[in-house]
Amino acid sequence: MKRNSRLSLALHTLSHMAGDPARTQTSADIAAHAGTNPVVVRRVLGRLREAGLLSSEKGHAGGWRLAREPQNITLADVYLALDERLVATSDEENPPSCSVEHALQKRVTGVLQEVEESLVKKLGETSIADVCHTDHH
Amino acid sequence: MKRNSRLSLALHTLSHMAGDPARTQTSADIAAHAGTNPVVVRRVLGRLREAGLLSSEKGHAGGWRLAREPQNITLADVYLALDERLVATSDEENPPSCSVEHALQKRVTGVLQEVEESLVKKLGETSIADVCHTDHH
DNA sequence: AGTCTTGTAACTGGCGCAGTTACTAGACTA
DNA sequence: TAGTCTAGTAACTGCGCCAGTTACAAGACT
Repeated sequence: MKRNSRLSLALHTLSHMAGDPARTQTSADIAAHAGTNPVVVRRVLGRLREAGLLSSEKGHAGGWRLAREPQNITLADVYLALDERLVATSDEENPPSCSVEHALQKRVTGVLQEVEESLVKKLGETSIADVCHTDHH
Repeated sequence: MKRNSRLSLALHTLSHMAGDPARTQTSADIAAHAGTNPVVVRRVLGRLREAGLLSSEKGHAGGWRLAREPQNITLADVYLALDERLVATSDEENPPSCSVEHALQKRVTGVLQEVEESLVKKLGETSIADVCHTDHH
């Protein structure tokens, strides 16, 4: 895996779990499916748990389970849970040489933020259930 | 600068040049404006030149200039020129353990590609001229 | 010839992140 | 109680991407 690996892993795992929501899956199982490491899985899925998309339990017969119904988990939920912010810039420095430059800077970041919002909106239109059931169309 | 620095630099520079399209700017000038290095500027702007958005000339009084009118350069042109591909994944490996997993994998990447296309479409709706003139609205 | 510019190659350093190891903390089982 | 199975987490490694930098070649004007 290379680019957007966290988002890809999260989507893959959630879609997989949506196929059999009752069953709890261990991070080892998930890692084997995704071709990666249990610790990596727990790191990524931990974010999703914090966002209320998944629940996890320790101990014997523990593991991971969906905390909501698949149709109530949108791609936007996942995206925001992972704190990706693909488009928006994070500057926080740049002493603007002149006020004209400063205004331009603000306009550019403003446009990028609009694009980011548009992206999130688009992601909100698709649920995990949609991803899971797109096969027979 | 940190995230999306290339896109941010490109947009900033193009918008700046759109304000005075007749004037040629050296990479040193642009770098000073953007608070970065001339070589970095030439690297990023070189991509835009390959895409036909800018032209450059060597030698005395050389430099960079817009190759099109600002209203004919969209954010999508810039995005694609930089070969960003923010959303889409680049796998190219992953022996799919079973065919079900393979189908799921294809569905996830398919959805992400749709999102990517949607992003490009959205970017195509805004031109550099739009970015440049958003101040007095 | 001298100067100014782009174009590029090569190297460095930092940052992010997957991968790994090793451990702790719960939760169940026998 | 002891054993085991799990998540949770800290710490470290290694790789890849990229801005920054230095250095130099190539072209264009004076």
